[in-house]
Amino acid sequence: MRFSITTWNINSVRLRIDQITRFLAEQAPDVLCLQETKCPVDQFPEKPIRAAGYDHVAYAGMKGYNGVAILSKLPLAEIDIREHCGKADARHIALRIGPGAGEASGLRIENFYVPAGGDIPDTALNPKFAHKLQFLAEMRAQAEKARAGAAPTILVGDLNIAPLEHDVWSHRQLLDVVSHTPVETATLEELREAAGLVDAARLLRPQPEKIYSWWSYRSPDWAAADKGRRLDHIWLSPDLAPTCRSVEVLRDARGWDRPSDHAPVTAVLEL
DNA sequence: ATGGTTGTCATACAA
Repeated sequence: MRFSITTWNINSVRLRIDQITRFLAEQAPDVLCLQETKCPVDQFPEKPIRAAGYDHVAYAGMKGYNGVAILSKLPLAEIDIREHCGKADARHIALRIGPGAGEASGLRIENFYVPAGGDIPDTALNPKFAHKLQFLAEMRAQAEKARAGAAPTILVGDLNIAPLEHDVWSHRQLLDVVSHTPVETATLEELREAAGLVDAARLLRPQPEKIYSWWSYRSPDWAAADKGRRLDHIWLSPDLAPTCRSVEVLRDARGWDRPSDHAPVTAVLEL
């Protein structure tokens, strides 16, 4: 069966609910994983999402910040909202695709929103950067443990790191910029390898192709300047990697009216 | 070297 999954940092699920339903109508992935919903759970806009044919939803949220959600056409099971670094800050939701979903049954999905890390790449001067590295360390410890379980796994999310040289518009100019510093890129690559997961985008589209999923709001003409970074990722367990047929960034969505600063990233698998 | 924009929640703060 064809199975598609999208990750998208939406930067407010309530403000951009019409963009979400447009995306679901036009692209119709089986599963849409959102980050930065910025929405308390009692205000999550379930109705228009269900009306779009996504009857199975799971989400974690809080007032003002963070928040992750998984919207699915297929049944969900074992929904698990995880805490990290001693904070209940709605940055991670894990689940399985439920029984009755054909070949997708039992697929494990992990949706992460990794802390951005502030402006100064120094753990002594910037507690937010220390939090980011601590969060990554916990992700790694957990992923290494889960590896033994060996369920087919898709890990997605806004990982807030562009790990490779061609994941940013200028490797040299971003080496001191949080999201592309050597400590972050090395930590993320080591974490991915320790987890035994494959970077789906680079499996199909190796360097030196430039791939971006985020463009700053602060750029007056983001499309012409094209100073992007690949912060949003889809990782696959080794059993799933050979089934991956495509990974695409829907750059058009960055140009929609009042857009998120992130574009959706979609992987298609043939299970 | 600096400031540039956006969202939430109401005044800074995070990104």
